[in-house]
Amino acid sequence: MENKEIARLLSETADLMEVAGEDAFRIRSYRNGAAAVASYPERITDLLCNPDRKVTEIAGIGKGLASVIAEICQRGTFERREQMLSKYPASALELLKIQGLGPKSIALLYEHHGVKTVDDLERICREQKLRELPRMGAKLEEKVLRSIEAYRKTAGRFLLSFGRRVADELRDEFLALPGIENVEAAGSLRRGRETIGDLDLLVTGPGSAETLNRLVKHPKAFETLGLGANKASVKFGVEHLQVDVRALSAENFGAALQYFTGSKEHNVVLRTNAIKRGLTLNEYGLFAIETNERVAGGDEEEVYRRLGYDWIPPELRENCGELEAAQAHLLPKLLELTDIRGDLHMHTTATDGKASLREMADAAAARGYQYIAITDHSKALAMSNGLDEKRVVEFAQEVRELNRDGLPLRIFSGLECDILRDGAMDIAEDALVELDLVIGSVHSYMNLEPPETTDRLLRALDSPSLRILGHLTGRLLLQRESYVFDFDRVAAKAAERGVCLEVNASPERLDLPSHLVRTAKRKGCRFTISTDAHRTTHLDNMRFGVITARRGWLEASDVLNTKPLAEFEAAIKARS
DNA sequence: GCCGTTTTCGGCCCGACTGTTTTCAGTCG
Repeated sequence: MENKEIARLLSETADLMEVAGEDAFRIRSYRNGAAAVASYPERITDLLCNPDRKVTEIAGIGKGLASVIAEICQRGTFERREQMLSKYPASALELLKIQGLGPKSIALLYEHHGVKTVDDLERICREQKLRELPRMGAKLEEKVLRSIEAYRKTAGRFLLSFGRRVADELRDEFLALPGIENVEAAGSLRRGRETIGDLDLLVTGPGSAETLNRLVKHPKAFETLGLGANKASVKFGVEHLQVDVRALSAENFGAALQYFTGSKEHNVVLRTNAIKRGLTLNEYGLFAIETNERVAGGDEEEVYRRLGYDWIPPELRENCGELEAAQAHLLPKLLELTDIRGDLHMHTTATDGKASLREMADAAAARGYQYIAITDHSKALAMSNGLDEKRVVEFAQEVRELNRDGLPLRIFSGLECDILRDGAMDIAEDALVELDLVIGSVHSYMNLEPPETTDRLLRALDSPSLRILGHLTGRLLLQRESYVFDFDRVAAKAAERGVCLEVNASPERLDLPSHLVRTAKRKGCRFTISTDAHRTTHLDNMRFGVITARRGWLEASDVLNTKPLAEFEAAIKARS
């Protein structure tokens, strides 16, 4: 039983308890417990087997949840969960995802009309039976029907890169209006999560109220969800991204930015600590509880300082140790985009890229890089016209000659070499040694049994020429899950062999995921951050890779392609 | 259900908006 699975059972039960109208604080404890279990670095099942340890060591797990967890590990479920499932069907969990309906309404709908599924809900709305229930009406029926449609369309998540584009577009439009001082995106976009659910824009300045009208009248705003004095909310673009704009006074800006950046878990801890200091924190500022005197709010840094914390970079605000580190002045000095001195993963027209080697080199030089590695595909990826041994050797020779040619930057000859099903490299070792830099990537057989995938990756790490493992989990955001393997073992061996793990900056990959970046760093791994560019404009995706690395707590010294040319070259030539 | 250098009982984060009411519950973020 994996920690994640235990956490899922706890959190689903919490949802059902909410529908059942149980005590809100008990529900919160279940949710806290689920989060604690999910983020716990060791396997809970191992903990249970060890007579010297107790599950109650974990903060947020007391006697009650400890016995629940023991029961889960023993028989895969637990009594209260079964109780809940006898009252409400598991499909009610899906109904909670429909906007406009909360646990109370779902319970009511189930009791009066037997609504169990999203399909049931849709039927009840179409038959205009929802409006018969207390405090519900025709408008809610319409809203729920729209929510169902939206839910089915996308399940409500968008790539970080898409959110960034919309945020930048609206920011530029708002800043062009008179009396606008500041436009800032908050929420999961500011934290740099790999996908976002909505977009929160904060606006200050005497003209800020006008931005609300502009938003609801925006040609791309096809539906207004709300318009008040301080907040407007629309579905934006054909993609139906929910955009919330909040008009604020400048004196609240820091507090609001802090508040709406989240995460929720981070803010809960912050507010709890505020109370311990006799202070209360909301989106308007930090106030003394007794006197109601305002002690901070205009500036985010000041809010943190008054609460006893160093300012915390938004990417770290997930309540995963950053608050404790900020109190102890031990936050890492996170990597910056400007630290990156080269891009080490890109394709050209030699395989499936859209630009020539020369065009990619010029585009990289224009971005201020000192060096790049060209890493086209190997022959196993036949549809991309991957390189065989002969072409690999020729390519290495070509790059050696080019570098004598007075190029605008140094080019390293590389290859994104397929890791075959059995873990062997797609290209023979005597050809690989001609290259400066070999990335090993999996592009096939992604549904093997986990132990087989683990062995495959471990064997690949034995290849003497391998320098980097590319997009290691294979996930495609909103499309395909990671393949399953023993990440800890692979990361440990990569660290031992001196093979870097790639943070692939392509917005639909962002692979390694940030939580695994952090795990791997703890195991002693080093990293590269690269765009996997297939055309020159893709080089600009580096920012998303850097954000992902920052969310994994990386500093410049953890990342190989922050090194100046000479140092970098020495590092990739050193064979372990 | 968890937690505790004020507490083993009594707290537990907070405000805006909506739709339905005629003073507010539910939902959302």
